[in-house]
Amino acid sequence: MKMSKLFVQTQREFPADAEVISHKMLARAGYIKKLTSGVYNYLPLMWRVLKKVENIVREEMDKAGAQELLMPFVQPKELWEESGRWGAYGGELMRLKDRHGREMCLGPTHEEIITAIARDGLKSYKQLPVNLYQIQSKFRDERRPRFGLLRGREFIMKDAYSFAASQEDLDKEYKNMWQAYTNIFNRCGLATKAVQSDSGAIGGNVSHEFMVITDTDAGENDVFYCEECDYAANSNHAVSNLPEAIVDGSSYFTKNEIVDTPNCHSIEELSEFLKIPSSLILKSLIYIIDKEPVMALIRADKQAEETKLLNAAGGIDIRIASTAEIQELMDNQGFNAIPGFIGPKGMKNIKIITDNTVKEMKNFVVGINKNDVHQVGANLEDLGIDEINYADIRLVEAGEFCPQCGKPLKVTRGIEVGNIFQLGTKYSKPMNAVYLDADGKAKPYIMGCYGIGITRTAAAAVEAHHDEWGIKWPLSIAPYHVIVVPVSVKDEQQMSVANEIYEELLSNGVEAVIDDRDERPGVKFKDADLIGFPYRITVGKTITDGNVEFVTRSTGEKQVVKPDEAIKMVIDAVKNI
RNA sequence: CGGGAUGUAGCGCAGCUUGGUAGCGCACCUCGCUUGGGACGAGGGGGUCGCACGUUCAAAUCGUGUCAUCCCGACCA
Repeated sequence: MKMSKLFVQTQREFPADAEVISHKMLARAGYIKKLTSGVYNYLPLMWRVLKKVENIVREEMDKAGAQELLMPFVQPKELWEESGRWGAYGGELMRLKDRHGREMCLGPTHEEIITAIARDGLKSYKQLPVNLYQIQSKFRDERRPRFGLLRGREFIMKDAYSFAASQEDLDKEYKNMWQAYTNIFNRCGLATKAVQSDSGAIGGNVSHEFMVITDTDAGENDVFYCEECDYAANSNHAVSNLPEAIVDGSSYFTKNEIVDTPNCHSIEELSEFLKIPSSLILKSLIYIIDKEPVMALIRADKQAEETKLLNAAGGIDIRIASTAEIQELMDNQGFNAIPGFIGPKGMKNIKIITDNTVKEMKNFVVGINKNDVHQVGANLEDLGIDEINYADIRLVEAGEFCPQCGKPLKVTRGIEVGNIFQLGTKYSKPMNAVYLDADGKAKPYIMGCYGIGITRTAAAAVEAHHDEWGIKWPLSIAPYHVIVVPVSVKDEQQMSVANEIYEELLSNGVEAVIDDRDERPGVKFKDADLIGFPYRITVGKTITDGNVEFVTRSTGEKQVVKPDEAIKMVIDAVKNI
């Protein structure tokens, strides 16, 4: 490709609306162009990158025995009603009507469709197990798209679905996909960590997320991991043991009584006023789960983890209650108390979820739905809760102890580029997707699903590989392998050597660009660095001695070599991708 | 969905307070000059000032509404 003809427009400045580095770089280097919020044009350079990621995914999936197909982007409401998700999926599902008023949606994922395909085509246990996948655009109407390709509304995803006749076969396929994913991300030049995670709206039991570990804002997930053993989990799933699990306030409070705590609206104010550690306070939080108020009780020095709480409550939608909603709840319960003084005592007809750590709290401090007082030296049994529902709803913190080996946990941030789920019969059962087993009985498939964000993987690669001058693509997913730069296109010797090198590279299957623009060398070098060609061969003044310059983008290393050597280095590198 | 901000050429921005023929830098076109890290000179093309309504002799500028975009929060693959 001649640089003069390549469809790309690099910018001198970063776009004003980009926040994270991958978005800034890809926009400035001319890879992407935003069409509307969370929706991007993939320009020719970007498309080459995406196709390379796709091909790596495709090769590894095929090697792992999966079969590719392609399902429609537009899906009918009926199938989503069969699975029960038309009502459950929420605003992220982009719904639309056709001219006849039939309701449809844009596919955010394809469990319903693939399950419908399977039940028509997989009638016998002899056909199982099977793994089917596609690579396709998805649409999820995010409330707040951000971070460019890392969290778009429309994005490209590889989604695979496995069907098995036994849990053993599902386990086998799960491990098989785990290995395929490890291979895929390695080949894309990304170091990933597989972490345990919550299975969220897609549902199921066992799941892992593949995280690219990053210390930037682009990493939206907190990952807790252990350096001593293999434990690693998303914050929405992590568990830990506390260093000081048992807390007892008996040294502060000689009896169980109600004391004045004027204007102590916050945990800090209360612990300061009573001169006690905040771990001796029982915190009562009000959440709205599926439109109903739910009270969460937790040790006040710890935070509630909303996903865990949601799962413990068995709901599908959670948010913290507003001050007005808390007010309304208090009114309904016949209390007059503002946040800070709320507690479980005397609450009627409300679900109360109590964190496990509260079991170990003795003689603590708690609000009693009365302003400017708290009960001290209290114990849970004093509070008259009808039924105590214990669950782990606590957000793990770094330094707490690993549940597997007891060593302190570390925390880091991660970009989720892939996930694997064991779905079980979550979709096959409601959709009556069954096969005939050897015993002649109809049984639902035991399913798994496995996703990889293609666009997110590409963006994560930029997050992981860049410097102040631009992108440093791994050779395996770079849009082109090398750029040949004649310093002056008017210098006949430089031009002819550059052309020879370029032609020789092309004829050896190397994806090369020649910068034939009549620009000053600074412009060409800046563009080459920004776009991120893994290798650059500069044909300039050293050509009079028969030499060219060979530059490796990832390391910045510059070597003065003969043209043949430069060509060989590139060909060898490309062979080893 | 709550809070905050911004919409002026492909990109980055000024002009708005105090209404009076729409500007700058980059990019783009032509000519000259230059050629190892985003040169320089001269000339040129490109904008319904997000949209609508209103106030006014006159609106990028003032008012109302609306749409879009971004940030913080909430939410979530």
